Order: sequence, then C-alpha cells, then structure tokens
Amino acid sequence: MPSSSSPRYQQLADVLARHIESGRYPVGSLLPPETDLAQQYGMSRHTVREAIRRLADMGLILRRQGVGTEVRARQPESRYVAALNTLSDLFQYTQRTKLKVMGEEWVIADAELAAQLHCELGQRWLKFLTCRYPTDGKIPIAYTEIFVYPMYEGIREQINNRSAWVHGLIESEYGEKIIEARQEIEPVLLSADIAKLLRASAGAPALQVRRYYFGAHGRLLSSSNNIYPEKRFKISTSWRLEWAK
Amino acid sequence: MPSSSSPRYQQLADVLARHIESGRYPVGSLLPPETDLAQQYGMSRHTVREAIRRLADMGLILRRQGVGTEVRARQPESRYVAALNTLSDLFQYTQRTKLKVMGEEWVIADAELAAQLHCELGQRWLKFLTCRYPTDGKIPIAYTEIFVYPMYEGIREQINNRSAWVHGLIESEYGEKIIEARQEIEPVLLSADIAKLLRASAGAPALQVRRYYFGAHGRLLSSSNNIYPEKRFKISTSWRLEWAK
DNA sequence: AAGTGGTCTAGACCACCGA
DNA sequence: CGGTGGTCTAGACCACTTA
Repeated sequence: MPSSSSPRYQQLADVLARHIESGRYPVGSLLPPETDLAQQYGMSRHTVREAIRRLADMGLILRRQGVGTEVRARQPESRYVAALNTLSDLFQYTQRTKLKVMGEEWVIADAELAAQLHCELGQRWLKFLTCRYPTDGKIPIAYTEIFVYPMYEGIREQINNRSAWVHGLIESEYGEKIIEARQEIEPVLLSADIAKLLRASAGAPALQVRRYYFGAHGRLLSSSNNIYPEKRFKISTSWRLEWAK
Repeated sequence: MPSSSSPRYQQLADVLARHIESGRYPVGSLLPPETDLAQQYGMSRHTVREAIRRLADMGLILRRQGVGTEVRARQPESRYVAALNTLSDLFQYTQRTKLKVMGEEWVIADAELAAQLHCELGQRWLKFLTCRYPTDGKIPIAYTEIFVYPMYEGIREQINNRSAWVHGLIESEYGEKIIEARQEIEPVLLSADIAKLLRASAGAPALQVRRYYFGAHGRLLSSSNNIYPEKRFKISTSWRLEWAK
C-alpha cells in the first residue's frame, strides 16, 4: 500500500476518478454514500469527504444534499485559463501611460458603426479621440477612439484628470460593474492621418484592437478602437492548465 | 448571535475578512494560529480551517505549512478570466482546417532563434514549414513555422496524417502534458516570399503570432510562428468577471 | 526543538430531499 | 419517514519551516 506517497484522500480521489473514467460509475449515476465509501475503504467519513471535494473541484461530480453525489463527467475538462487581475491589464504596458484627449464628439450610429458596436441604427454615442503616451515620453503608443454610452457621458469631466483607464471610470463613477470584456485583433496598415498622429510612417503595419466592455445583462457600456503601430507594443497572453496534477 | 443564518465557518470567514479589510490583520502579517483562533472564537480547529479555506479560495491569504497563514490582500481581487477547453481553440477557426507540410529541416539556434525560443545557443530544433488551409479551400489561412524539441521528432511520422493540431501530437504521442501556452501578437508586413505562399500581396498587413508550449517544469516543448494575412482571420478573446465570493 | 499548517479519526447532530 | 450530504467536535499524529 503506497500510503507514503500522497494523502489518503488524494489516493481515494484518484481511485474514484479512475472508476468514473472506466465507467464503473457511469455519468448520471450516484456514487455510493459517503458512509459506505468510508467503510469500504477503511477511512473516516471526513477523509472521504476530502476526496470527494477534490472530484467536485475537478467538475467530475455534483453533490446534492438529500440526494447524493452524482457523476457529471468521465474526465475533467482540461481547461486552459488566462487570468487578469484588472481589465486594465489587457493593455500590458510595462510602463505607466497617460491619455491625451484630442477631441470629443457625439456620433450617431450609421450602418458601419452600428455593426461595430452591435447597437441599433441611430444610437447616439459619445466619442473621444485620444492618444496614449508613456508618462515620460513623447512618442505615442497608440491611437484610440473611445465610445461611451450616453448615460455615462459624465466621465467627460474625469477623463483628463486621471491618466489611467477610461472604461474603469464607468465602474468607479457609476458603480456599474464591467462583467465581460471582449477583445478582437486584426492587422491593418496605418493610414496617413493616424500615422501622423502616431509619428509613424503611413503604410506601416499596425494592430487594430477593438475592445468591448459589457455590464449586467450583456449591455455594452463602452468600447474602444485602438491602433498600435509596430515595435511599440506586443500583445501577450498566457494560458495555464487549470488542474495541473 | 445570528447563528441561524449561516454556518459558523462562514461567520468566522466573514469576521476574518472584515478584519483583514480593516487592516487589523495587515497585508504581509500572519493570522493567529489555527489553534488560537479556535480557542478565541470557541469553535473546533476543523471549523476554523473550513473558514480559512474560504479566505484562501478568495485569495485573501496564503497558507504555508510550518510558517503560518499570511495575509496577501485586503480585498478579494476581482479577477477576469478567459477560458479555453482545448489549446487548439487558440486558433478559433470557424471552419475545419488542414495542415500542409512544405518542408522540414534541422536548425541550430543562432542568436536570433535562441532569443526567440528562449533556449541556449546551438540548441537543435526540428523545424517544419507549413501552410494551413480550410479543408474545402485553396487559399491558405496562415503560414506557419513549427519548432519541435528533438526528443519529439517522432511526430514527423504523424504530422501529415492528422489534419489537426501539431502540438497536441506531443501530448498524445509522448504523454507529455502541455501545462502552459503563451501567445504573442505583433503586426508585420508580408514579405514577398510569404505573400506568394499565402496568395496575398507583398506589403499587405498581417498578424505575426508566436506561440510557445510548455510542459512540466516550464520546459519548452514546441513553438510556432504563424503569419495570418488580413481579412482571413481574427483573434478574439473574451474575459469574464470571476465571482470570488 | 518548537510551532505551524496538513491529515485523519470516531463520533454527533442538522438540513434537505424524495418516497 | 429514512437516507443523503452539511456542519461540527475533541481529540491525535505527521510534515514542514524556522531558529
């Protein structure tokens, strides 16, 4: 008995996971009650529960009080996850940056903008034209158009005060939590006017990154369209296996 | 005493979380030992441990055997996560694709390649030159250079048999789990020779996506360098707020 | 060597669910 | 109502870190 290697609850968890995978405990069926398992494997119920907790963490089983422990899946989904502590980490700037607002205007969604923002035709948006600079530099990192839902136009007052993260203002000023963010990346060439703003060459390669920020009920709160010229920025994402075992 | 409302471990977890937030247990300090807490709050150590487990799940504390329970943060971080069920989902091809291998060669890492692959100078790699096509089309989606660690050169036999995912072959053929993957995205212009392969125009914008696949102990198993011309591919990632509660 | 968290036991009672 | 998982106790010993 290789009791030295790992805790008994882990050994039991492994055994049960194998039995689930082998089909001895089919998906949809119930595992034996905890007391039965305890007797069967000669350990206390507490240890059995610790083992079963592992299986639950892996998503293999579902525990329901008064019913039993139901098998949900034969194998743990090998999920790879990437995590951010703040959505502003999407930017991944190694250095601090500041935002310079070059203009703002109200826009009415035409067909193209409505498609881009997934809104109805004629929807009004407050649009900011901005450039993002390193705090200590004069070469912009990005040209950014920011679209804000009219309800939140009040952030206009704040947008130049804080160097940080525009979309986060909606969270802090209006208490509207950002639930989801989507990021879309495509390659583009710099147009002459944006190239001039960015002090880069027209026709140089760039990343177009569109970000959409959603609140409760999937409502789009704000959106941005970012142009990053080459060499100044790299988008990097790490994915980790969730249950490294 | 609102003992009816929630389990005692939850009540204790709430109390401790408040104390951490208030600064009574500052970040970096150690919580009292479990036995002390048990006596102080008049409950068993098991219940205390259940409470502390909650705090650990929220990321507020770090438990270290032989040391103690260290306070890590005053508030649970609002974490945003993106999840993939398979690393091949990184590709996000809406349609099925096939891989066409156009050539293979052994390469010795010079300074540039060593930097790219984070390996030592002189390291040997097996390099495949490939294009990825939709199964029903003749226009390639991407030009891809694949680097494989010599130990896994056996996948050479398989690479043309399966249309699927090259790096996954290492998992299935060698039982070497991919623990982590990193993706780096930069804008580039198509060079003349790659443009020809991709049936696109030289000088057109493209995404250069470098992916690194790591196994146990952070060892690089394989890597790829992908060139996606505009319009044929869009990289999209969704981040969701994870409810730490 | 002392003290910490990690594991484990053998009990007990409670809350919930379905027949 | 009986049986399930959920909570909880009062012990015990082990593994690990630090001094």
